[in-house]
Amino acid sequence: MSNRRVRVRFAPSPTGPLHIGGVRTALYNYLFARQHGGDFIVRIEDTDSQRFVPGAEQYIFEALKWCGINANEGVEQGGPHAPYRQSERRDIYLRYALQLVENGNAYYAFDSAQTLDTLRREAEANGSAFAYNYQVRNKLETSLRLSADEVQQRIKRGDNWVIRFKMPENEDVEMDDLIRGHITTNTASLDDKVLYKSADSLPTYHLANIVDDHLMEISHVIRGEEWLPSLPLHYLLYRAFGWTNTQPQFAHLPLLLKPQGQGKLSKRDGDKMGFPVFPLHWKSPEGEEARGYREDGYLPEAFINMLALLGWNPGTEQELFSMDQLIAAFTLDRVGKSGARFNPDKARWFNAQYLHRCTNEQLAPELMAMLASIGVSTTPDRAAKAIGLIKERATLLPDLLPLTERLFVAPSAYDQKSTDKFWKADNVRLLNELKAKFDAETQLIAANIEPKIHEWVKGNQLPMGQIMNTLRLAIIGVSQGPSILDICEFIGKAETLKRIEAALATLGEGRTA
RNA sequence: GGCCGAUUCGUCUAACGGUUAGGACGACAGAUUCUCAAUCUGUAAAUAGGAGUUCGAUUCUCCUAUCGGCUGCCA
Repeated sequence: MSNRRVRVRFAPSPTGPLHIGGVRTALYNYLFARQHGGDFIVRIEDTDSQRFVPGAEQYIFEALKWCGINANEGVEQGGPHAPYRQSERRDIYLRYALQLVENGNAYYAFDSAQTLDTLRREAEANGSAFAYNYQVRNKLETSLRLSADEVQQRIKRGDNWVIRFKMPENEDVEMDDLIRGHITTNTASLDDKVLYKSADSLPTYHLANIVDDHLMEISHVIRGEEWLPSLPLHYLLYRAFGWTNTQPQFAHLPLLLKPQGQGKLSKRDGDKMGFPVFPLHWKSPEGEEARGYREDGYLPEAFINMLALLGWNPGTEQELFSMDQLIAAFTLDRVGKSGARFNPDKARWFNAQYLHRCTNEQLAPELMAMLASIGVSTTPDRAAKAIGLIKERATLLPDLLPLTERLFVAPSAYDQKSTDKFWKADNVRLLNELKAKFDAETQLIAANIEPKIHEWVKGNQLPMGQIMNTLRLAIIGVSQGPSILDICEFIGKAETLKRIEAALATLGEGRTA
C-alpha cells in the first residue's frame, strides 16, 4: 500500500461556482500529486439532481485552468477510468449497493419523506435530534423487519426505496488522518446513512465516493474538514466491501472561514464581503452575479501563492512561491489544523509583489486593452514605457489605467485641492520660467534637464517643491504620480509646452497668496 | 442537544519540553522624495482560563471556556 502510485482526485459538485476554499483543496491535491510524480484526477460528483446548476461544471474547469491546476485525468481529458462524471456512471453504483445488502451491511428502507419529517419534528420537540440508527431501524419500514417477499413486492410495484448502511451498534472505529493523527469514534453515535436512492437511481456522496475512489485507485483523499464526521462511515464502507487493503489514506484540511462574521466560507457569501470569494466572475442561471479574482485584476500566480499559504507554511520565512516551488516544498505534515480566515490586504500585497515583478512588456498588452476601452490607441513600446513609470504604484491590474491615463490624454480638469495649494502667482511666474527652459531644449530628456533645473533652483534659492508641483498640476492635473520630469519626457516637448499653456489659459495667472 | 475537531500578536503563521515567543500583512512613527506610491528603518501587538506531569510547559495530560464542523433520500 505504501509504494502504491500516488493518485489523488478533486471531486467537486457542480452546484455553483467553486469558491476559494475549493480552489485551495484542488491546489493541495495538485501539489501533492505533482510532488510525488502521481496523478491528479478531476471527477465531477453530480449525484444531487436537485441542486445541479447549469454552467457550474464549465466554471470549475475554467477556474482550475486559470489557476494553472491541470488534471491529467478527468472529465475533460479522459483517462483509463472514464467516465469521470458520476451521472454517467450510474449503472455502476446500484451493483455495489446491492452487494452490501447481500452481505448484510445494508438494507432497504421504504420510509416516506413525510414519515422521516414527522420523526425529526417529534425528536426536536423532545429536545433531541432524530437519528436513523439501530434503535429505530427495526421499527421502521425496512427490509430488516419486512419479509423478503414483501420487500420484493414493494420494489416491484414501484414504491420508493433507499438503501441504507447498517451501522454497527457499538464499535470503536479507529482512524488515521495524515493531518490530524489518530481519531476514534464509536458507532453508537452514528446513523444509517442513505447510500442509494431509487427516486433518481443515483447513489449519495458516500457510496459514489468510496466506489469511485476504489475503482479509480485513489491513494490519498485530501478534502475539507467538513468530511471528518463521515470518515468512520467511509472506513466502515471500505471494510464492508472488503477493500481495506487498498483503502486510501486520508487528510482533512482545515476550513476557510468567512472573512468577517462567523462560520465557514460558503458559496452564498458571493462578494458581499467587499472582495471576491470566487476565482472567476460568476453569473448564475438566475442572473445573480459575483465578482472574481481574475476580473478584479489579480494575477493567477499571486492568487495561488496566497491560497497556498492559507493553512500551509513551508517552515521557513519564504512567502513568495512559484507553482514549481510550491510543488517542491509542499508537505501535508505542514498543513495546519485550525480554520483560517483570510486577509484581503495580504491578498493585495501578494498581487502587488507579482505585479512589480512582471516585465513592462508582459503588462503592455493589458494596458493597451484598457486604453482601447477609453478610446486611446498606442504602441506596445509606448505602453511598456508608460508601465515602467507607474508599475510600482499599482496593486491590481486595473490600477494601470488610472495611473497612466494622463500620460496619454491631457487633463481636462485640474484637481481643486492641488490648484488651491500650488496655483499661486509666484509659482505661476516660476512655471513660466521653467517653460522657457523646456523650450530651449531640442528634446526633453529628464536626465539632461534635471541638473539644469536643480542648478537654477539652488542658485536662486527657489522652492523646488512649489515649482515641481505646479508643473505637475499643469501637466497631469493632480499632485501625485511618478517623477514629473519623467512624465514630461514621456509626453515629449511639444505636448509638455502645450499642456503648460493650456493650464495657464484655464487657471489664469494665479492668486497672490 | 449529541458526536468530532480546533485554540500563539487584529489577521496568516513559526518555535526537538529549555528562545529576549520569530516572521509576514495591517497599524503607527521615521528616512527618502517634486507629489502619491514603492522602498528602507523602527515601534506597539499573542501563547483562552484553571489544574496537573516535569528541574523547567506555547509544546504532554485533564477540566472549563470559546470557536468551528457534522447531525439531509446535499456535497
